[in-house]
Order: sequence, then C-alpha cells, then structure tokens
Amino acid sequence: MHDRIDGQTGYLLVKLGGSAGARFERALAPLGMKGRHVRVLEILRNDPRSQSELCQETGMDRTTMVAVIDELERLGCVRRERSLTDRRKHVVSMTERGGTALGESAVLLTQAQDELLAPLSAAERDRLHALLIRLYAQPPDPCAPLPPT
Amino acid sequence: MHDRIDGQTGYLLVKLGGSAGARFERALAPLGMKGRHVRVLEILRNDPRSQSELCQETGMDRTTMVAVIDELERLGCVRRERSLTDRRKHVVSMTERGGTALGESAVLLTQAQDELLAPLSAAERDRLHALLIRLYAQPPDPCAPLPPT
DNA sequence: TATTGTTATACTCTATAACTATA
DNA sequence: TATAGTTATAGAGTATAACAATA
Repeated sequence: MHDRIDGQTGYLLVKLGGSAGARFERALAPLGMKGRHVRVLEILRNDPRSQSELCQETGMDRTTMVAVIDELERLGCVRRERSLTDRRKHVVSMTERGGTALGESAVLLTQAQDELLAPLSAAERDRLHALLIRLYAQPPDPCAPLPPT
Repeated sequence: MHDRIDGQTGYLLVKLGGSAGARFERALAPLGMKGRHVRVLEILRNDPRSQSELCQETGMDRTTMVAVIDELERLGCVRRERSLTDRRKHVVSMTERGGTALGESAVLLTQAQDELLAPLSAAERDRLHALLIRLYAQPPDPCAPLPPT
C-alpha cells in the first residue's frame, strides 16, 4: 500500500519532460535562441505567416508572439512586413540568416536528443517513440492546452 | 532531410511531460494543493524534517520552501516547531489532516495517471515505465537540476 | 564565520485589458 | 463591429541578496 507518487510512470514523465526541456534550452543558448523561437522558425521555413496564424499553429498567446517575433527580428532571423491585401496584418517571413540559425539549431537539438536517449538502443528508442505517440494522440484531453515549452 | 524537431522523441517527451504535469495540477486543484505540496507531504509522511532537509530532498530553493510550508500550514497539513537541539531549525511535521490530504491526493493523482496512460495496455505501461526509468537513471546530467514541477 | 529561516527584490513566463489601425 | 498587432500591467514561479537568530 501507500504508493508513492514519486517514481510512478506519470511523474517520471513529468520529471523527464522537464529535464529534457531544460536540456534543449541549454543546447540552444549558444545561438541566443529558445525553443519557442525554433518552433516559429520551423513554421516559417516553408511559407511566411501572419502573427495570428503563428499563434494558431503554436498555441502561443498573441502578446507573447509579439515578443518572440521582436526577438527573432533583432537576431535578424525574421522580417516583418505589412500585408498588401490586409494592412492590419504583419507578414512574418524567415530571412536567409534565419534559415542558417534553424539549421544550426537542428544540429544542436539532435545532439541534445542523442545525449538524452543515450541509455537506450535504437530499437528501444523506436519503442519509446511509438509509446509516446500513442499517448500523445490520446483523444480525450489531447494535450491541447500545452505550456509551450 | 530537414527533420522537424516537432514530432521527435525528445520533443514528444517535453510536450507529454508538460501536459501530464498540467493534468496532475488540475487533479489536485480541488484539494487546494499543488504538486509541490504533495511532494513535501510524501517526505514528511514518515518523519519530520527541517526545512533545509526538505530543500535537499526536493531540490527546491529555501525561499520557495518557506512559501510552500506557509501554505501547507495554512491548510492545516503541517506544523512548524523550533528544534530543541538546534534552535535555528524549524522542525516540520505532518498533521493528521495532512495525512488525510495526502491520501486524497494519492487517489486523485492515481486516477489522473490512469487517464493519462489509458491508451496503453498494462504490458505497454510496464514497458514505458522501464524505458523511462532507464532514461531517468542516466549517469551524466542525471536530470538533477529539475524545475520542480 | 557559517547555517537556518525569513523578507524584500528581481527576473522570466504567461495572460488580461486597453489602445491603434485597419477592415 | 470585429480583427491584427501593440503596449502596459499583473500574476505565477523561481532565484538572489540582505538580514536576524543561532551555532
């Protein structure tokens, strides 16, 4: 009796998620970026988006998005322009420098993930991935209102 | 090429950890408690501890611990007393009411975990648990400096 | 001097409300 | 009137610095 919550699967997930998140943020620090910047750049890789579209796709608040785009602009990774068709909108597009930063971040993040998953064999990683996908795809309460990293 | 970070195992872990954490916090809300209160109560279940001992065992900052103990005291779950042997220390002990609250929280958290793991069979849950334990026990950078829930 | 607990303070992240300009 | 973006502001959560009491 008296199952301690600490040590159970759900809590392990919380703790590992937290430490994985911290690990990824640490990996990105040399670029002066955080996870949320990368997530925006990944969306912008193919096509420009308005800020509100970026909000919808990331789940971020629009006031947070203003700050994130400000920071990406300051880093030279992104450009803001008035939309010609709807002058209320800012079209955000990725610059060449943004593409470079995105590539660098992918390298750093992949490396950090490899370190994180180092204790597992390739087959075990695949099994873990498959199990997590199953959890993530859960229909009721589908992990929707996520604290965005 | 161009592996998107989104969708990879490490990022799944971050997202699932976040949503699992939110789920647990939501489950505890009816008790007026948060995860960190439960973690402290679990430690106090067997023996009283000083605040600094609680800090060591939880990884929480001592200023944060002051607030957490304040809140638990206000809920009547915990009692602060001067140590007789070292009058600098506050001995924190769990009250009967704290024990009741801990029991209730265990029920709520177990229920929340069952919902979280619902998509998996019992065997799959065991496999997931085993994989997470392996990751958690990782020697280099052992998930130590964790954002405490 | 060092440690325990405390307070005041600051910093990050996030969200709410109010404003502007456009539609 | 509704929407896009912005600003100011406030609320959690956490951490740093300074302080009082005690060792």
